Amino acid sequence: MELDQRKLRILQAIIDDYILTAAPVGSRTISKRADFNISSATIRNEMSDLEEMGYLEQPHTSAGRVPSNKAYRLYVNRIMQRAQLNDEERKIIRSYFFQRIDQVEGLVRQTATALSDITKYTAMVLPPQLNTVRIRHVQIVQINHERALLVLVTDTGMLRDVMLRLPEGMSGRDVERFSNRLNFILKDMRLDQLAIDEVQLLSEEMNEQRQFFQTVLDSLEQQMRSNAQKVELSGATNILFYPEYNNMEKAKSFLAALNTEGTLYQMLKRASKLEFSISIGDENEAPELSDCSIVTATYRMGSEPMGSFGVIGPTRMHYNRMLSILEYMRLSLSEALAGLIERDGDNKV
Amino acid sequence: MELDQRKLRILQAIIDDYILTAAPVGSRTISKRADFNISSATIRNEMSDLEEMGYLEQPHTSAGRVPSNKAYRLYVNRIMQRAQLNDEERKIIRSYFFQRIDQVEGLVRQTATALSDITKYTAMVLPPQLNTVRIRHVQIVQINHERALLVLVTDTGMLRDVMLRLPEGMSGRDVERFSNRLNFILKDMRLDQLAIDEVQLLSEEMNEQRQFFQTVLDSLEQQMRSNAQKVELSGATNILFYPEYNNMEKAKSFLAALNTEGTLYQMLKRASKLEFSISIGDENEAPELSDCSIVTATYRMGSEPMGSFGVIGPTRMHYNRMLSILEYMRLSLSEALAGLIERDGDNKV
DNA sequence: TTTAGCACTCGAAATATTCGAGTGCTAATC
DNA sequence: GATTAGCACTCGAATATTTCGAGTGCTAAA
Repeated sequence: MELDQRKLRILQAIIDDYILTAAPVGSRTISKRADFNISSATIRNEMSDLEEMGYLEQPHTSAGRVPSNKAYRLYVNRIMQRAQLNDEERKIIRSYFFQRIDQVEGLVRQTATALSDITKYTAMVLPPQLNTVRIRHVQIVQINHERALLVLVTDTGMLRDVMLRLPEGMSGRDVERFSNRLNFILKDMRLDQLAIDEVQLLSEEMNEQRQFFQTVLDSLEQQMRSNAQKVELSGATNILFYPEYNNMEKAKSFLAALNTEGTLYQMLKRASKLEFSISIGDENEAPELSDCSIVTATYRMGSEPMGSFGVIGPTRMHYNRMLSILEYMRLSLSEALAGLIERDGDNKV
Repeated sequence: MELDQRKLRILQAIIDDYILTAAPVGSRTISKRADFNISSATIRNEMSDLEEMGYLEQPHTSAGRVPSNKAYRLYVNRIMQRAQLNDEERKIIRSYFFQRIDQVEGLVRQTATALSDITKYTAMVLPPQLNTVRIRHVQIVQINHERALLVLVTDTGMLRDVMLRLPEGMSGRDVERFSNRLNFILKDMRLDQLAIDEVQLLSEEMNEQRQFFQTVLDSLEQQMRSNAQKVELSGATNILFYPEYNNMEKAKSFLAALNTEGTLYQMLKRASKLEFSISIGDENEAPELSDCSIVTATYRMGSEPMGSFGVIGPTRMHYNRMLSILEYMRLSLSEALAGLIERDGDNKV
């Protein structure tokens, strides 16, 4: 059977209606629409065909039809047209980024809030995976005789700290000297290269403190790794407002899936390789999310992808609207990020 | 009417049963209990009295009885006996604090996780309100020609940072000098006294950079204030497993209340003035939480209260168990905190 | 190929029925 | 006077029944 122009139009009408109402769509609903001049009987025949082709499903004999995941996929790939945001909407999005935000963490959080506020879905943001970031400054501040805090400032203005246990018998003077030496060695080093030979080589110079140096590097690296895997979530409970989650079991399992360590991180990490990604129903890796859809976009700094962000909601999602929102928002986000970080040009002090 | 011994025993039995089953308790259930030798008819009479006194409520004529908030209050104040944790339970609690945690934020998070895991309620932790903390070290690290990061290390090993916009024409040399001067002035200062006269006086010395100094202090102070108001939550969705929240509307409004900025913070802040606090139903300030109960404990460092933490769950809460768990856990927490911070004795380097 | 017409289907909502846990009251008993 | 066996009564939860109508598929005519 062929998927001709009319079938496509009907399918689109059904999907549009279903996305709006979440109720099975009947033949009459479609035939009544002003832009169709076809009787409901004809629509019925077409619908029957569409069902046979796997694009529609019938919850029960005497109900209307519901789009299948295959239909959403077709819709996304071939039917849907990009929605235009109007000025009002753009303004609202921008307004979230207007306020004074001066740390990356704050920007990430604000983005998540904006996205979930605007879309009414659950928003998630993978923070910038700044692995090419360079170390601007390292300092060890002694806290007491056995502890010290290693503070690291990157050229993007981000801060990392690691609590250190000092080797016995290390004096305040030693710590200071060590700190200076460490700063000299690590300065301008890329964060993802701490484990590399060159550094090891340099460490040769540190003779007696060699062991300690190694420990410091190790804990630093470990901290970097673990810290990066957080995903900022917002509006997790928005899902409760959609009728398909108006049932405790589903709601519970959805919320549980969000709380599962790593799931979202994995997804967003993978999505960072694409400009946009749309994953519908059981296309999702996580089986708990097999009746959700996820739409993401990747944001950049300059030409380099920094991370991705997106929404997660019911499969009857406003796909086209999401793409427009994400597209616009990633501009705002990239801009804000660039404004925050400003690595280019005059960053040599 | 008088609340004699027998009435108390019956009330306790009803409460115990209700806490366990969440179902209205009938007279027979009580009279069948081995330790009662009273017929159900007698129990009925007593129950009728208890209802008249406001300790019991009847969902409808032919149902059993449910304890009222007044009953829980009585239970907490007069009836309940402290539960003893067994070794197994203590071990489990301790195990959460065994792993290497070396930052206050991590400790706070871990405490919340432990508490919600163990109790199956929603856990919340107010991070240490370290307002008597002293500044150990301040440094300004320049990021580019117009931005710099102020990094502040406290004597508790906590880090705070503020992004600064440099005044025009301030050279790298200037920044360095300013940084040193700032460190000299602020070192050993208490965080909650940044706005105080003495500091203002000292700032006199800073002649041309006076204005900038003021700006720095302001942003620092503002950051301190805003940063402290976060409450660590864990297990927010645990509530969904209790039958009283097996209804979307209630679940939604509960989750919404948790997300409302400030509600929990206010509560915990207030609770920090007491060793333990129990707030039942509409004793809660927030009307959205008027069918929850909240049990909190305050943890200390030395003799000084640092913050409070606790659980929020249905009014039929295991009050005595909660108190025991919180009591034990605040020991672990206080210890871990002290181990982390170690301000006493040899902290002069 | 389209469509009017009609019998048919089936779930949702409304209504009725059954069931039993639990009550309150009374009268007998301790 | 306090306790209790006994019994009629209550009322919601669970289950069954009915009603209703949106929607279907099929047929025959246009």
